[in-house]
Amino acid sequence: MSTPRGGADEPVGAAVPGPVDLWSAFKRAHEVVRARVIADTAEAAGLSEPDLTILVNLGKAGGALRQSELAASLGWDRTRISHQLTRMSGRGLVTRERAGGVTVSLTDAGRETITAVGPGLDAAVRRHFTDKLSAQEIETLNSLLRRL
Amino acid sequence: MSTPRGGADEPVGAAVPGPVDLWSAFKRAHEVVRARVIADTAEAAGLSEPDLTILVNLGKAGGALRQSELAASLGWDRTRISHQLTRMSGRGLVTRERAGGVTVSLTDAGRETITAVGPGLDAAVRRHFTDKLSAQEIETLNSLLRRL
DNA sequence: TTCCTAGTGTTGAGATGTCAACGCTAACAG
DNA sequence: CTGTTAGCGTTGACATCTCAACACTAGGAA
Repeated sequence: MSTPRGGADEPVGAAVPGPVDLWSAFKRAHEVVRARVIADTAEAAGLSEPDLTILVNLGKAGGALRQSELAASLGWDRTRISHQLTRMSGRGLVTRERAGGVTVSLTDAGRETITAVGPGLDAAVRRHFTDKLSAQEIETLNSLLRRL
Repeated sequence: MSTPRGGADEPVGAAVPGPVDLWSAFKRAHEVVRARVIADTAEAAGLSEPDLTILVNLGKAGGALRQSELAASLGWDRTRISHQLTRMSGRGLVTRERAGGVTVSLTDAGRETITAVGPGLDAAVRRHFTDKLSAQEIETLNSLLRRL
């Protein structure tokens, strides 16, 4: 076990959390916010989180993207995108067409879904995340996250 | 970046990131740090991330815990813990014994593993996370994360 | 042409996470 | 004793993620 320490001569008292504790809190917060946002948006619309992620990105791009660009914009692996799109095309949310590479397009159902869910997503993120932070904290957080 | 000022409603210009952008940055940062820490610790020891999480928590508790307490301390679902422990006991990292509830204990192999990995985990979290933040930011982050 | 290489996508297997349904035990009421 | 209820854990089915292996295409080089 490592001694819980703060600096060099910190007297016991405030129980300064170590790096691993901060990291655990980070993971916890991520998980809690994620679960709440998804429950209020994706699940409420009969979608999974990856479903929603794909639909949002296709929507932002106008409804169609090369599969490799979709993967790159999300930082996802080729095989992950492939499996996910196979499932989603089975559910009628997207279609795939060969054209040099593969072009992924929203179906009408997919487009309706993302149109319906979009505003709720923004509201849910505010409700479960940014509304709980001060302007000062948002500023600090924004700068710090981009450094990682 | 541009002026860290919002006042009221900026017209189009994309100066101030919206809630969803901050949330995306949060998810990205989480994913990046997680991948790096795990690559330097769990994977280097032949463990998965959940393996490491369980071992660390058992270690902190002295080597044994009621299964339900383990689940509660991690915020995990009952079935998730159950499946995970089934796999880990198959790998010889933990044992389970019925005693009112179920008590989970580290095996010798599990104890050696966590002893070997522990210091590296602390170092990896510092290297990929807290060392990149100022004391001020750590303070803010700590307070903000616990509120979520 | 034939071969090599890089980029792209798919597939199958194994690990992990989630959900619903089930079984077991203890505590308690009738 | 019988039935009920709640807590705890397991199981099976399915979705998701990762890894390794494979297939297809396009663009040159021989």
